[in-house]
Amino acid sequence: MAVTIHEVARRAGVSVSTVSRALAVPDLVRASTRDRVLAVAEELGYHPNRAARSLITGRTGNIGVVVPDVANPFFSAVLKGAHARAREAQQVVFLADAAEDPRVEAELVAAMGKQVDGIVLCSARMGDEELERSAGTTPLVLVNRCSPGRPSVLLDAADGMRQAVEHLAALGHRRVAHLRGPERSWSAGERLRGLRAAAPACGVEVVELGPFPPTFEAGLPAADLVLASGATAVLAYNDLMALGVMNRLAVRGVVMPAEMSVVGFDGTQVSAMTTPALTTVAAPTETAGRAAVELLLDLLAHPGRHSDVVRTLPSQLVVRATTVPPLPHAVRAGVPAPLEALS
Amino acid sequence: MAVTIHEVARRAGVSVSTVSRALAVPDLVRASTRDRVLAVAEELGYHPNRAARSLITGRTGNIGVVVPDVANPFFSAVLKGAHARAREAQQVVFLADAAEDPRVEAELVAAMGKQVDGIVLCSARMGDEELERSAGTTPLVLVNRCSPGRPSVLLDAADGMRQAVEHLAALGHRRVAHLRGPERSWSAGERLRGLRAAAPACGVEVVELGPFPPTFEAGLPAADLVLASGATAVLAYNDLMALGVMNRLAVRGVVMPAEMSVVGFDGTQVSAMTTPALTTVAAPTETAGRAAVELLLDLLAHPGRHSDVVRTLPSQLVVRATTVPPLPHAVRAGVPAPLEALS
DNA sequence: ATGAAAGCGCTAACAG
DNA sequence: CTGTTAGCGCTTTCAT
Repeated sequence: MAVTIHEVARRAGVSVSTVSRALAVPDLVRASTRDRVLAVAEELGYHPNRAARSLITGRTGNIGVVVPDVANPFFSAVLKGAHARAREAQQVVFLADAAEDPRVEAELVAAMGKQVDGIVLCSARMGDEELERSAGTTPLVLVNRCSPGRPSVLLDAADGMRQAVEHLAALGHRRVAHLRGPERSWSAGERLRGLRAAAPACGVEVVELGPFPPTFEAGLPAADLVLASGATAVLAYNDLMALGVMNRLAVRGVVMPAEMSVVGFDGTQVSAMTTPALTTVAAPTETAGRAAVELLLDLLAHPGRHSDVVRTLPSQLVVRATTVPPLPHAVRAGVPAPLEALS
Repeated sequence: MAVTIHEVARRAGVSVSTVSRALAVPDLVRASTRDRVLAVAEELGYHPNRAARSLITGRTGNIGVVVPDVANPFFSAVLKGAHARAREAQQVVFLADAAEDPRVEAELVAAMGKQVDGIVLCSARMGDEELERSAGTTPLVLVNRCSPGRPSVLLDAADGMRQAVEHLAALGHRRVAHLRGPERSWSAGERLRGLRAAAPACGVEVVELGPFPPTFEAGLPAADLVLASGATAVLAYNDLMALGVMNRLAVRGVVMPAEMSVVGFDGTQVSAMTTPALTTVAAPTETAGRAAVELLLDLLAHPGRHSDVVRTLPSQLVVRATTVPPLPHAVRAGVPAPLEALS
């Protein structure tokens, strides 16, 4: 059995209420008493039982994060940011993976509701009404999805698309394929909106393909569709799909970017790992996770106050231009050089 | 306020204990009574308050997963598997990201201990003594790390390395560079062990480099070291590093696999997304996550029983050999700028 | 400034 | 089979 508050109280020669106060509201206890209590607590390694505490306070100290797929680098990045911020606030993160399924998503939110103070819901696929229902149960902060009157953290998808289209136009492309993301994805809609708004002004003709699931695998056959479309450039829904496209294009012997330009979105670690042939529209994913938790904490601290905050984070076009230190001549010639020479 | 057990009891015309039993131990309640209770509970949307329950049962229904880095695809895959298995057992997953820091790791395990029934600790970087101490507090299952008398799920790193070395030897490589992983990583040690055991028999000379952090970024400069070493092949610690290596090699104008063979480990989604130039030793990461939770659940159900179980999952060499359907002629003709036009 | 006492919602004996 | 009762460990009035 763990150390209880009673033991601490007994050892410190005070009542349990004093111990409770010394820990939670130090100002209400005389300094000398408080110090004694704290010392004993420390010595015994006492930590309040959170279940008991939450039973009475109604707060759990936990925040939930729901994502469509943890293995998607976009979401694991958001998750990382959220976790980091939560930890700073002494909050624990509950994870739920909805497996890209709106029903599972709603179910998970409902199930989590009772064990967390609030939920960060990423790229919610569920409908608006369902979202309202969920929000009625538990404080909710949306990421990458917006819904009237709901606090949310958005990545500026439409503007990212604008940047991408202008970039391609500047490169001389006149016919561009767009691989649409999941039907129920907010950002997929935003991308489309941004595309339709920007393309005409740039004199770019758009071939719309999809919707597709946001995966590498979906990018494979999509690449063939792109080839068939006669487009000279592809705007993929995200980095994962872009990589799938590039993979298949490579197999087809298509040279990038000479014969085909590929643009990804999200700027996840994976995209950074690819060859310069992939241009991407990077979004501050980790920051989004942090921001979402921040918003949630605010919401919990001042209920009702920030209910309509929408924080939009900018996206930025990243045209890969890797610069690396030159190799010393000896190495370039194939002669092994001492390791020191390379720093 | 949420629905309490009392309301259900009142509406169903029974006592609270009957309600409690109807939900937890259905067999102890007459079928007709049980059905009535369950119906009312359903109607009211009643779910037991887990804090209250855990206060008395001492169990939380939560399991913790600690990883060095959620954004590392290897760990997000393990996490995904763990989450899936946990959900099947109605358990919730608590996530903690130790940021590759042994101290944070120990701290997180300690902090989590009181709020979970057990912890799945992935690729623990902490020392053996510290591990023992942690295990004393909370049931622990290790992934990708072994420690005497501790249940763990291992991915057969040494054997994976053997496969990789034999593969390279068969390809004719005689001088191979090895990029070592984090110093405190169990699998990094295993890889080294497997390498040293297999290399001589294959007539392969090994150039040992590192240790390195297990990241894409570390692979970049490592590639230059490899070039300087005069090796014709690289065994990278994991897929992330392998991609870093390939990236830099490409920049250096090295043709893969003609001039340099690159082998990665883990077989994460990212590696599957790269060109055929990367050979990888795939490990069943998601399965490992599932297995770890499974072991933990067993451990919780039968305390002491399975304390020394070590489940080793096989690794398997994957030599990329993508086969894709041929393009119909019409489409092939639709490629905007055929290769011929460039030469 | 501190203590005593009343529960938070639930489960687990213990009686019927 | 079902009801009654006693807490789980903690916070929080309400006294003092």
